[in-house]
Amino acid sequence: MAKTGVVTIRDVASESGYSASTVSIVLNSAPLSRYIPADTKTRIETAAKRLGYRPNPLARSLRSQRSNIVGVMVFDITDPFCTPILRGLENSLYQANYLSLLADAHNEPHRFERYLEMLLDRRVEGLIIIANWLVTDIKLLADLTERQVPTVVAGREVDFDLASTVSVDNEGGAALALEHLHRLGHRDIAFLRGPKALSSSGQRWKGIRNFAQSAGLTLDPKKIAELPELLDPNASFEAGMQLTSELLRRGKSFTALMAYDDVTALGALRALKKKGLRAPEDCSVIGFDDVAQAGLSIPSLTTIRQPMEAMGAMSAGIVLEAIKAVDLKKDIPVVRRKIAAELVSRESTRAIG
Amino acid sequence: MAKTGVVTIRDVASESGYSASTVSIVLNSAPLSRYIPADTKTRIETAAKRLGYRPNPLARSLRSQRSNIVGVMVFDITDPFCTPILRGLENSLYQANYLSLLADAHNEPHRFERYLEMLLDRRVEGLIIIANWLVTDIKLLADLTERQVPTVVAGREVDFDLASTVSVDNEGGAALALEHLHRLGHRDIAFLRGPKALSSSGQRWKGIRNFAQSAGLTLDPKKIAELPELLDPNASFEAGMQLTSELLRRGKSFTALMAYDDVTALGALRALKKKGLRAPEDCSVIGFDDVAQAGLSIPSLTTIRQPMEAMGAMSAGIVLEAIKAVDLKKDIPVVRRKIAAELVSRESTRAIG
DNA sequence: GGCCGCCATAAAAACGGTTGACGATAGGAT
DNA sequence: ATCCTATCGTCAACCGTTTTTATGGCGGCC
Repeated sequence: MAKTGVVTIRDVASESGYSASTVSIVLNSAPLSRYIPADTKTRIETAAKRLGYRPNPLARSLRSQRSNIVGVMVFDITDPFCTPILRGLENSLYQANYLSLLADAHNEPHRFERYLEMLLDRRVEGLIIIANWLVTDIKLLADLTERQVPTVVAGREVDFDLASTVSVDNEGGAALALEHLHRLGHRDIAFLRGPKALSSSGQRWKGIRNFAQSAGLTLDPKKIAELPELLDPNASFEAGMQLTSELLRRGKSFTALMAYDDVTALGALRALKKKGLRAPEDCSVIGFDDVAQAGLSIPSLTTIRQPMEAMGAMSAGIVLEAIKAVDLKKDIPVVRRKIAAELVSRESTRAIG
Repeated sequence: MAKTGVVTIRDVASESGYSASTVSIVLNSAPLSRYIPADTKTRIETAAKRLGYRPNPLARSLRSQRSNIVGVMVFDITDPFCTPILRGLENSLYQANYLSLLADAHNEPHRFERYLEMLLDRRVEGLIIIANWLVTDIKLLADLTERQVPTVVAGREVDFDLASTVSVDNEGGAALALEHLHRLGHRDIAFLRGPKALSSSGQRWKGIRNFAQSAGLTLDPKKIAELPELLDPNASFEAGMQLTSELLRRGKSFTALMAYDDVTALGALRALKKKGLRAPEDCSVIGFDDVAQAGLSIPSLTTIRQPMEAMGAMSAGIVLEAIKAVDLKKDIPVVRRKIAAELVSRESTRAIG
């Protein structure tokens, strides 16, 4: 054992009386270990245990080209949408003995790029991108899958056919929301659309239009406002508040309001309150996402739930599968999972009357 | 350039006509490079650039025993208290060219232990522990600083004199909160104390007692409830709600309520509402932390702000400093920073009357 | 008796860098 | 002349593994 106090494989070798190679073979149950008699194995194993040997992952990675690390790139970690996904991810990776290198891009393309390079340099075996908010084009990913690094984008779809995606069924979810309001008798509905730059925005809107058409509901353009492009997901609270105030000031009447997401909806609730309107008595409000604070607000927010933790777990699963494939020199499987959203009915919506 | 397509230092060496050693020395501006003439340097540098050489951090770490990685251990990433700290951390680490290995202990000691080992195995140069919620004794850390890994615990103090700590001044903050209520004229105040197992609980309580004494305020034990020990920080919403309902049911009268933290306070708000009481008209409510949702609730929550992002940045700074010290073979400096809390006055509190 | 397969282990060659110990040359001081 | 020191580089060892390729001995088969 060297002066550093760290036990190396050679220490185990000399302690057990075998060579380093044999120790390695035994401890890893390598193919060759099939020829090694049982008592040799136990001798080596007890020696290793006695010394408290822990293989150095750096050396191991260097040699075997496997880091047992995946990169996790987040676009904004302060987004409440992120953390449940991270939780789901982490859980699955932990089971599989992977660690995650976390990078927070702060919604800045340049930072994204730089982090991406750093992660690849570190030889991450896979990459998971939680793309909640604005993203420019993720073309940098090309460089990436070229290097045979399996990638999954969680949270939105992306037209880049080398990456897997896990996203919620925005269209269906939005339809669900509108259906809920419609079923409660609402016909005069205001909408706070998401910013155009977000693909989910268009999808949700499509779901709304589809349902409206099938239900014979007409959408009044005067009661439709669109969120500006914001860099900070938490800023949509302010935006939701202002747009709602605006609608109210313009004297538009509506009995329900459907917001792009929960934080926007909370902003709307606040605006209503300021105007002296009660939710849900005077106006029902529905959000989208079901972030943690949706359940804690007053009134608690009816919303469309994205199963974020499950999405995280699924993303991790896909990456781990792909890593296995790479291991076997097979092609990286690319999958696109779309998960159903679910209505969570709370206090902020009620039947008209 | 090998078949793998990855450029190694040897490729740069042959491309530039110098040896790998020289390339390494030049590219790292190692001490020896002071003898290398400028044009050699530029030749090597352009060769490196031409080939797109990127040193393999694994190999580098293995040799130089420096990973450029710090471990970040979180006790529960879904705690809204965590993410701003993470943001602060990440920002500082990014500047310093460090990446973070993220581990989420889920409040489970066993998981904490296992992750700790994994991180140390990976030769993290420093460790930052975000200890928001329950922690058993962190004695495992002993093993750690023994290994010369600088450690800072963010979010609470810990009686382990080898780790630095960054925490908020709980005592002062709590006094600030009570002073705020007192100044508004409140004398009948209910308290939802934190669970005893949390050290911050005791500190905040001490601040309350101190202020009460100096202001001649008597604390009615009948209006003091204590949160149970919960594993899930988000569960304190339920707890806050139930304890408040309980107090109300027991017919206790109070004009203000001070909660252990924001999520508890939100629970209290909900309980008041359910009982038909308005906040702040019938009862003022104050929280602690200033998590993101505090500003979004209705009424928005008056609270004591922990500067979490700054705490994260400070933690990172301390660790980076300590890493420098280790580099110079100096002792790891251990510091204890206590940051002042700040009153954030919003809608949920108002003068009595 | 030569060849082959089966065991049991070890030696050696990677993996991709860093680094301390030199070598060689030239100029300046002694 | 001799010694020292500064300059410019290279060699070879090393970091701690994994993995490929020996090295032998032994039994069986033609």
